[in-house]
Amino acid sequence: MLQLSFIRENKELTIKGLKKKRFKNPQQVIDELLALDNKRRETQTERDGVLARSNAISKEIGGLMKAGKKEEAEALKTETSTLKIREKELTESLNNYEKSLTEILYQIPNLPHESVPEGATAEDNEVVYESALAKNLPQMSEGALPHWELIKKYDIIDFDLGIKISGAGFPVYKGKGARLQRALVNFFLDEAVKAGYIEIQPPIVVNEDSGYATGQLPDKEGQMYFVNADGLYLIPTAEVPITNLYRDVILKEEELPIKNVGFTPCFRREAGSWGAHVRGLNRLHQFDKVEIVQITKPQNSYQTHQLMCDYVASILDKLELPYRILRLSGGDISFNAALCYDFEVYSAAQQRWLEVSSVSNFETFQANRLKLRYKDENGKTQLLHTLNGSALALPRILAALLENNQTPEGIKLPKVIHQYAGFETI
RNA sequence: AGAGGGAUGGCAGAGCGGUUUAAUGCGGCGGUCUUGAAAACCGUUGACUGUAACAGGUCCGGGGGUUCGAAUCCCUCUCCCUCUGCCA
Repeated sequence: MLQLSFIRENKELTIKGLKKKRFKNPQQVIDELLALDNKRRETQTERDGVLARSNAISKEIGGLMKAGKKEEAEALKTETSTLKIREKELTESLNNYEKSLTEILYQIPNLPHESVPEGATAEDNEVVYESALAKNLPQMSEGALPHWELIKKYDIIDFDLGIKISGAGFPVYKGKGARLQRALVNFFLDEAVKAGYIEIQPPIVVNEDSGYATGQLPDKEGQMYFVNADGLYLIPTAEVPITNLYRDVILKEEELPIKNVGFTPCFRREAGSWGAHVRGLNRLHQFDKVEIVQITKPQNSYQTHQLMCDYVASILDKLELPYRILRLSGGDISFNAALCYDFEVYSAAQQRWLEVSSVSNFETFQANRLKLRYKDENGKTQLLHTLNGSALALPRILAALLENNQTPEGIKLPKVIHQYAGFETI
């Protein structure tokens, strides 16, 4: 959520940013917002005055009662009744203004960083980096299979069993498939710990407050599984519980930056997002992901963003996968992010790029809802910047590993995984 | 799941209808003293809103009510603790 004070002081900048994000009617929405804000402040000033008067009278009555001057006290009481009525009216309209303001603010996306390219769709994303392997994309030999065939051939992932016990999009990993998943998770976690991230095992259900603080609620309510009896949401990503560890927290400067990594299953209803390109492991209701989260001082966040991207790139290099990095355009970037780089791995058999990671800087957008702040060197309380990225999501990595490494002799795993998996070939 | 108790500033903890502008202690910060440190002493120490700056206003788990006046009384929700039960 953007800060009202920022919008008030940077109106034109805000509108310009919203246009880049392809937000409709920015001028009109911001005008409306600021008009409401003015009314809110006028109302609050008046109400504060009424309350100040009431407080003074109450004190006076207290003194008179003590002194035994009952009649004078009674006389003052009559004045407060008028004040009380006015106060009630003002409080009610103040609440209404605040409610409307919050509703509008909830609908306004984060402003894009200046480096975000203009554009409406994924077509306008900018390729900023291609790995060495990506410059010579692997060509599959005759008879190469997509992963959804390979998993059957080697009996390592079973979608039909998943359908039987849960439903579509809940695969069952078996044998070497299960062991490879476990190996990849351990590899990702160990690498992150080596890079200085503190490992976190958070709950995988969260309450409503957490959903609001990281921005899943109120908009994306339908995207999360909901446990009705207890009012809990299954997390769509570890970002939600890990970032919420720092909700309503004022950190000390020396505690920064916060670097956390967590492995969790992720649950997504993906309502209405199924189509031709989501076969097999490309889109699931439940999948595993290792997520990195950082919290930094405002002045450091873009440098940190770059370091996080370098980190993700290093993992993909170690996995020997061809990948490229995209800088998302204003229209394609997520609601919350100021800057987002997508990592895509090339799937040779599908002849497609698969998104395996997004590394985003949210600046103060999440921190504002989280009330996540720190005391700066002048003792002032300031919002922090939050960042996160997948490092990495399992299914599409698995798909690419299977497809790109298939040979007549089986699927040859990259070297770094041998120790972790306990085998070299599937 | 049943019965009972509780939720107050970074922490501990008093206050139970009107100098609460929330006591006191610990911790933090600054100072005096000291070659330096410790100890002692003195001072200082929350968030939000608002203002050009003051002022003013809000916040004692959340929400609602009673009252001229609520941390304090009432209702309600949430969470925590103790005992009993169940259980990986």
